[in-house]
Amino acid sequence: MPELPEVQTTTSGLSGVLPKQTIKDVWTDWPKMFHLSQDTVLASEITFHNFKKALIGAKVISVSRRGKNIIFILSNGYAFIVHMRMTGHLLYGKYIYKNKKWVPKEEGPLNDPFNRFIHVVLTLSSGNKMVFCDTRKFGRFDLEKADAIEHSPRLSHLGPEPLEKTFTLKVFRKRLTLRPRGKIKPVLLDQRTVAGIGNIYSDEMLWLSGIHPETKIEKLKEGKIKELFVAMQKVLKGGIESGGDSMSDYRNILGERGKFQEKHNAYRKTGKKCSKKGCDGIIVRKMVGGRSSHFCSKHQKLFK
DNA sequence: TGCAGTGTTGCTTC
DNA sequence: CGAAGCAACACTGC
Repeated sequence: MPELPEVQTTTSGLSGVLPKQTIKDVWTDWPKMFHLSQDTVLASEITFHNFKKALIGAKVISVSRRGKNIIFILSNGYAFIVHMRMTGHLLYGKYIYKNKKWVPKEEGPLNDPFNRFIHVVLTLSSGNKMVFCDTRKFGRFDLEKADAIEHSPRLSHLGPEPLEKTFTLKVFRKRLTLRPRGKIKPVLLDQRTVAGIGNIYSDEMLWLSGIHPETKIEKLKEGKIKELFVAMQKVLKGGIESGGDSMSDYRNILGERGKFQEKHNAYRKTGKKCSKKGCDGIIVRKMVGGRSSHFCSKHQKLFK
């Protein structure tokens, strides 16, 4: 899923229901997903056992987002971080374990074919479950000490939050100059530049600001940096307002789809006419930095 | 049957 | 040192 708008949608949902609840149990069928900070030696079953021990009996204090990570602060001094990677999503509701499978107790959007990929279940004091569903099993749970959370290797390298008030054009310009000879698309995907941007939203913000994904940072005109800065915030806010992007696996915590996929101008629009007003270009697809990029070959010109 | 894929990391090469 | 390419992770769907 999971770029900033999807992770924000999930975080907002969970922060409305989890705080003040106690974690009663933790279940998994894939212990490799769990990691303890500093731990590189323990077998996955032992790691999971210790992870579970730290969570059971603790109360959730808060749920927040940093980049594409969701941070759960607990009452006992621990915290854990969830990263959904490519296909993960977190759900919340009533589930029962039947015939070695987790199934929603009631009718509704939680009844989804993706349920066969449920790999983690937290039981909460309300009787509801927080469920982690992840087709490709790339997602991860990291246990940390709450007071050292910002030093976690999951978070410490992250660039600024693009929707915070302190993220100014000046800050953005400075971040970009960390890699002056890099191409703009891979630099945007680098979480050290700005936290939370992924393949869908980077294509959309480059389309909106009229920048070719292979433009070198040092070749970006000052005006274009500003256009990209404005487009970045507009596109990310648009994603949040749409409830995220469900072109693929993403669902909100109630199992509902977001709508941003209906608003794409570039991402997976290969062969379509460019929808920019007055532009008659065609959207093309090209691998840039190992990821597929979608852009208009007419209004997103490459300046060398 | 083959390959791309919303992400990240680590290794290698230039 | 930095940029770029690639493999690995694991699995589905086209």
